[in-house]
Amino acid sequence: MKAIIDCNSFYCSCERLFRPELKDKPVVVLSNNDGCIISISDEAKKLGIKMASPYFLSKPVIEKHGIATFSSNYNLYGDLSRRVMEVLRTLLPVNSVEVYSVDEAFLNLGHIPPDQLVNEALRIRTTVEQCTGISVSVGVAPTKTLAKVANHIAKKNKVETQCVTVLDTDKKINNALQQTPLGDVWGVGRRSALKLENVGITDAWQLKQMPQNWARTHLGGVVGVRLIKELRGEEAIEMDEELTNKKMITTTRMFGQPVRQLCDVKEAIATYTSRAAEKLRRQRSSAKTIYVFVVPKVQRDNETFSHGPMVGHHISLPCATSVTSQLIKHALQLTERLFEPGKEYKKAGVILSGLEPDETIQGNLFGSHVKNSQRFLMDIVDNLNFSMRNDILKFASSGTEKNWKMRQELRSPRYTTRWKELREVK
DNA sequence: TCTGGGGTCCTAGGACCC
DNA sequence: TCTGGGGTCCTAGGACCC
Repeated sequence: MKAIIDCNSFYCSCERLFRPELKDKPVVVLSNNDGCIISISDEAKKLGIKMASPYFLSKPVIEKHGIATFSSNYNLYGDLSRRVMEVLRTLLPVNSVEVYSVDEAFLNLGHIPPDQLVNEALRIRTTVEQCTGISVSVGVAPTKTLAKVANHIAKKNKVETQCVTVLDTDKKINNALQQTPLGDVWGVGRRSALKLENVGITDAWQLKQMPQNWARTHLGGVVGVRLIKELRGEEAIEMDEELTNKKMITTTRMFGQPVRQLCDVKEAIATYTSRAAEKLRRQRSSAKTIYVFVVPKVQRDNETFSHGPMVGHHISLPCATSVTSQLIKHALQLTERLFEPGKEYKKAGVILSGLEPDETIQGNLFGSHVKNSQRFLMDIVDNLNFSMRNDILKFASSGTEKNWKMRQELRSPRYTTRWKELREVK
């Protein structure tokens, strides 16, 4: 059996941890740039706040009810996420925990006798809560996809389920699938849901009855087949326990306000490139391809929002590197090619791909024989930035003014990762 | 005025190889 | 005049996830 463990309103729970007076009070957390609402406590949900909705649309409701509102504080959430995962690892055999996202992990419960699954799930839930202060929900079922369904049900009825749902018989599984709308199935997005509704399928149980060949032609090929198998209880998505390195690394942000000057865009790109290069070195890899993109401001009608057309260029480096200065040099050349005077830009970003582990970088016959020669220097920069504070050392091209920087007006202190911002107890 | 950021996997099609 | 068959690798774009 597999389990998925999912933190309840994770970002809101993190904020509440250091603001106990907000327990049982409505709380929301905003995306970068204070643009969207990306975490909602149950109390705020009851007041009608919708997930991923724009902040400015909900502002009247937020003010009316005095909903506590925070900008996102990723230093805090990242640290608490790490703690939750560590507790899980202590509770389970080696290699039974697959960290799936910042607030979710799949667990392999193959070692638990069937009649003890409920107790084990409850034990995991309470231990995580005791050790970290973060409340979680647990869904248990024969496959990952069914475990996700179970988790949904646990979350929907927190009181009756005690945040734990185990689907261990066909009857329970079918019952659960019948009350699961298509869009709530893991792997069914808006597009597929629409397609399915057009042929008269509206819930997960009906989807389970579809022939695999139909899924192969109409539901994304092998992806669709896997989905149907998983719903039928056949394991088609396996556990992936080992820590795998990323295959691409992206850093992108909306600007705090639209930007018109080439120099501002270049500063932003240099800053994002530095950040991406740090991530790259942290997993001890180098990148062969660098892609830079910008998003010009678009005229919008009030009905729908769509991300503007992004325009980008990429270059392939003769030899993979993780040295910030080299990556910045190429990124800035790309930026100059992309920038059009007179236009306003809302967003920009850098994508590093073609990643290779540092030990196995392919040399280049015509290039310098010293691979990644400045790596040593970069290690020193990383260490200083890590131990002192972010960006105590940085490249001049990243700028100092940063008038493109994102808004984060409501961020809480980084209680657990900055000495200066430690919680004080009087 | 104000709508996130960072990923993954898959497929089709082109270029190229023997 | 005739122009195969089987394969790999790469990339762009689509769909999806949290």
